[in-house]
Amino acid sequence: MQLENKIQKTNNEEVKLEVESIDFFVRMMSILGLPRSVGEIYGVLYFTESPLSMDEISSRLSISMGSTSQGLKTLRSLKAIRTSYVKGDRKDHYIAETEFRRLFSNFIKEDILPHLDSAADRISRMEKHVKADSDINQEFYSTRIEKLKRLTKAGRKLLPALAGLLKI
Amino acid sequence: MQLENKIQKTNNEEVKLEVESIDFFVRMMSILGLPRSVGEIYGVLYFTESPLSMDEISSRLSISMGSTSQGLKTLRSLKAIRTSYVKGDRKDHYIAETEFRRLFSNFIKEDILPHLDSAADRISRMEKHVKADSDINQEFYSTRIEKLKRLTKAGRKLLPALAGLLKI
DNA sequence: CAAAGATTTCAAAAAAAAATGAAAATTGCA
DNA sequence: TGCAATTTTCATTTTTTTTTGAAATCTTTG
Repeated sequence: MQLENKIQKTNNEEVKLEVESIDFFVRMMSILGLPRSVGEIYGVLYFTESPLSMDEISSRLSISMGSTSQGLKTLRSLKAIRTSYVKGDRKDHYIAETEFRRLFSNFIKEDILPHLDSAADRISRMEKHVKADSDINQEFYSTRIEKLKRLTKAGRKLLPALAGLLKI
Repeated sequence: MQLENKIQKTNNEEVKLEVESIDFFVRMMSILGLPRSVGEIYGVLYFTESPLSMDEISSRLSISMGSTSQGLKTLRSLKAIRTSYVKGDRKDHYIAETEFRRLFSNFIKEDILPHLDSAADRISRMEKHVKADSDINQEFYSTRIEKLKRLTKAGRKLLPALAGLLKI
């Protein structure tokens, strides 16, 4: 471990900033349904200039290596962080990716759109059941199914467009 | 309890449709972070023509009255259902509100925008900490804070607009 | 290529979220 | 108003999710 890395954040204001940052991203990630540890890790990285290794993150947050590893994996899959080579150190180092536009686009692609695909299957099964049932008010059921179709179609169009509108 | 209400869904296709509907809305609500029971209740109501009472919902889903009451409360607050008077029956009866546009708009207003408000406070505290700390790279920290501001501003604009775009 | 270091995996523990059910509160009818 | 029906509340239980920590795996370099 290199000397710089041993230097703790002792500066009071810097510590307070980090706390606010962690708080901010923990809440934000939890809106997106991501676990606390993921928000904590991103919160630390967001206001850190030099790349941090896994055990630095783990010890700053006092969370286990297991959690840290899982959290970094999630963040990597969302492309919310990237690894950065630090010469003379064998550990991987991470820095935050701060283009939120891309970040949301990845989240939508990875965590939302797959649901819309299975929704489409489910709707077509619904249609079969409605058509197969002569005892029911076809009009009513068909209208409701039509609404679901429009909803998923709109989702499929709007969600990816949403990330594009984020001029950040 | 009136006679009609005792008539169970015995029709096979109608039962299958209900199962698919519940499945659909359970998943959809869970994307929005709402509990399973809320999705189940809306799923039953979505494909039901005549208003259902709380105990009809509870027994169709085999969930407790407590859960049903909580779930209906949530759905009411999102304006995803409304009560409907049924003459000669003292119980409240519910039907699904199917204008998804309004539904999402309420969800955003109720469950998302409040977070953006507290985010704004947190960001202004961050700014204070950065300004109070002469030892740090002001440039770097200010840029990051600026990004957060733009993010919350964009969220505040885009999210309500999103519901408006839903022509459903 | 061995072994020390770094990371990942995963069963078990802990924590958080949701459901239950019974008691309390509310409602509306006689 | 009083009472029975309905609904809500909330402490407890159950279920689900997340974290831990130790073992297994993978990596680097001496």
